[in-house]
Amino acid sequence: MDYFVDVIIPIPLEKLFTYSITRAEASILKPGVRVAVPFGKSKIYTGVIHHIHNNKPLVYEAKDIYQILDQDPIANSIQLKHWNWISKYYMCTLGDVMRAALPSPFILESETIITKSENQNINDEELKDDEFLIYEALQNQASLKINDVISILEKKNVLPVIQSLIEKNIIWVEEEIYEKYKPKLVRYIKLHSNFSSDKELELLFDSLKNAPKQHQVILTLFSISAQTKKPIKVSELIKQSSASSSILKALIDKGILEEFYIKTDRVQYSGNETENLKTLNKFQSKALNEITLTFKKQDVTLLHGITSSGKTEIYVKLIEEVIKQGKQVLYLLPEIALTTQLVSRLQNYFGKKVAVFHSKYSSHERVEVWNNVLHNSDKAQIVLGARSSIFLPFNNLGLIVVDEEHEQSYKQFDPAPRYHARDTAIVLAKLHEAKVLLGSATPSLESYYNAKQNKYGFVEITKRYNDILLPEMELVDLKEKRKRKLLQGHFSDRLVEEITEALKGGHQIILFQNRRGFSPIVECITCGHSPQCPNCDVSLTFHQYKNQLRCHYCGYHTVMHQNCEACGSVELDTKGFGTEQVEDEVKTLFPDCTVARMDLDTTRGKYGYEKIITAFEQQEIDILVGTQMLTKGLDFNNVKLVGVMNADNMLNFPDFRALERSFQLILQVAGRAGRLDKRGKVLIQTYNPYHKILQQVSTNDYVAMYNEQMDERYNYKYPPIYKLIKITLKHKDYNKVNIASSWLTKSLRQVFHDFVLGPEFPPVSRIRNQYHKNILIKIPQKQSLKKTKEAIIKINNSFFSIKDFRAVKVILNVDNF
DNA sequence: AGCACGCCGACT
DNA sequence: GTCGGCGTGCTC
Repeated sequence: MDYFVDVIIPIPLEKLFTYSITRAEASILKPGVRVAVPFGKSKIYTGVIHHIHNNKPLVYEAKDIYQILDQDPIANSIQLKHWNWISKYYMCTLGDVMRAALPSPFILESETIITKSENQNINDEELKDDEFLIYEALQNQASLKINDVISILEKKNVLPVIQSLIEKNIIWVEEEIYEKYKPKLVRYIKLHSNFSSDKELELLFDSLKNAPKQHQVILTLFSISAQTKKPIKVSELIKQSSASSSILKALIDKGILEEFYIKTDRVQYSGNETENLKTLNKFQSKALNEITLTFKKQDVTLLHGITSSGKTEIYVKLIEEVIKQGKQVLYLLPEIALTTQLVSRLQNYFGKKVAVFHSKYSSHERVEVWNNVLHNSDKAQIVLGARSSIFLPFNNLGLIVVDEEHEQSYKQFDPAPRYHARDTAIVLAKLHEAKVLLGSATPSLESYYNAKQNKYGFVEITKRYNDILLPEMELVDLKEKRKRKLLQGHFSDRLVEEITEALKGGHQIILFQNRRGFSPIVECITCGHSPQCPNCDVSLTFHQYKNQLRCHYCGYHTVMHQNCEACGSVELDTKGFGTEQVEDEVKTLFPDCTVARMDLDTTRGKYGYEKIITAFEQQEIDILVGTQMLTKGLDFNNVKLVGVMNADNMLNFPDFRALERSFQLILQVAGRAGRLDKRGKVLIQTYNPYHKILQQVSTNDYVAMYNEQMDERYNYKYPPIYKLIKITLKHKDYNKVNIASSWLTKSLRQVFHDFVLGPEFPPVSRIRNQYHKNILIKIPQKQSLKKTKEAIIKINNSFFSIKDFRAVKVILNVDNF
């Protein structure tokens, strides 16, 4: 009997690929094991085994696998099922899911290595110039890579040259596979075993009489090992003995010291569990009891607890229970909230059991977390992670906590798989028969709706921890202030007053400026021209700190010009206002206080974010100006005042969720105020103080907001009442996008009729030199999602069978909100 | 997605 | 004449 494996390859192709294996291989291979397989003419890819079978492919000859990369599966059967669900639900290929799920070092790639051939009876004159250059290079170095050849020959198309050299039997090529992951090895040092007796030691010290430095090193080594039983790191010895590495090397060369390596985890927590679990107040315990109760009947429960009601303590109690049963816990957080604050809080409770999975970690660090989870290691009983941690190889999951459940950053937009971590986590939990707790102070409408429909359990906390009062909200009418000339830049007299007072009281202030749609652009006062991105249809935004103009879509940047490009005028005006402007104005209005700014620009780098947070916590900063980032689960004790610079740009955002988001956003920032004993104050500046959402915000009335928004969603056919699938077409040719998208819309209308919207150009219709056009499909609740997707795929296939459309990229985005 | 093959214009 | 452009088709 013949044996075959069907393999998932990390490329966006629908199919699995079948390879032939031997009987012996069939007996050791399992689904989830990685294999290296030849693919196409020369490439070798990493594939994950989907299943093993005996069905010989009929129309082609299956190739053999190239190499087996794992002894044991790196992904378990639950994961493979989970991947399958993701690929079906979010309409992408298994390969896409695999690429997103596995840490990149697991996905090996091959590289062509060129070496010179054995028999070198070469006649130089037979060689062309290019060929000779390669031949010559190989006399000096053992091997070349394709990229080396490209740089030697200074041209791109080098394959014909290589081909011809192979034919002339001068070179030899092979594919080399790199195992990208290397465990981190730490160099340790010990005394050579030759010197274990006192007598030998005496002789040793005698021999070092004339080498005082080396003598000193040995003494230090002794004193360190007297203090600790642990192995001694080379770095530690060097530091403590203040010796140079060459002295150490001399000792090693003499055979007095011996070096050895130990594999270490890059991600380490070196503290101990210090803090005991806080006792819950009566509201928290009541909520905890209710959650436990709902978990008896339901798999998912929504916890609606207003800001500072102490949701984290409840999570901790639940986690503790699950850990006791020996099960794993996943604690999901929006990327940005994964700060040291929360991490250290959990580590204080659970010590080394907490692992963190974060996009700012290097891929090697991720591999370590992956392996710890896979082997159910003690070090990863609790995983604290951003959305991608739903891909970790849990084998015994008991609970998933989705904190800040309403956060839109749980949805991945690009590239595929365009999954929503909250929803995907619920499916994962189902596969593990685990429970899910969704937590938020401002739940998303869809989760609240699901709770109302009894799909989820529902638990509420309406009191803040320690009975702190909710901050006092005040709406400031900018229109009126402007009329009465009470505006200084973007600051109303009220805001200035409150800031002054807070500063006087030694308190801190947060100023919130939503950046979306309000980036500063440059405009010429004379001709009205404003610099545009050459690749995208947007104005460039002005970045003062680098004196640069930048495109937020493609990253294009240039220096800010002194003169208008169009008319040469020097009168340029910067319009719009972002955090930078606010920061500048604060500096002029309050020259004596320290200001810091927190936005994408100032938080780049691994610790950029944390530095600002810590400085603010330490009260080195009086006023912090920032964007959405400020809203995410940060607790500052000394903040008295929160100012929302301009609420209108959020409210007016052209999106069906704009109002829901504004409500969530403003309440979240407001929650930063007055977390300790003093009552905080929130000032919201707006041109529409009578806007219903702002009224609902200022009375903290979630239910009113929910009811009103749900009416809108119902009337205008939006989620959670209807499901949405967005189709985006991209191509560099404007006309092609137009023709292709109207063809596609027409075909979709034949099936879905009025539930197809568009095609429409998005607000920025050209990005990276590609024109975009969107089609939206609304799916009523009674319509089968599965059938709908099948129909879309079918239409999509006929779309691609038209050769004119084949170059158009089509992106399917399920639940694009 | 890559990558090869193949057919066309613009350079040595 | 070659080099490199991109349209087309295929990958077990």
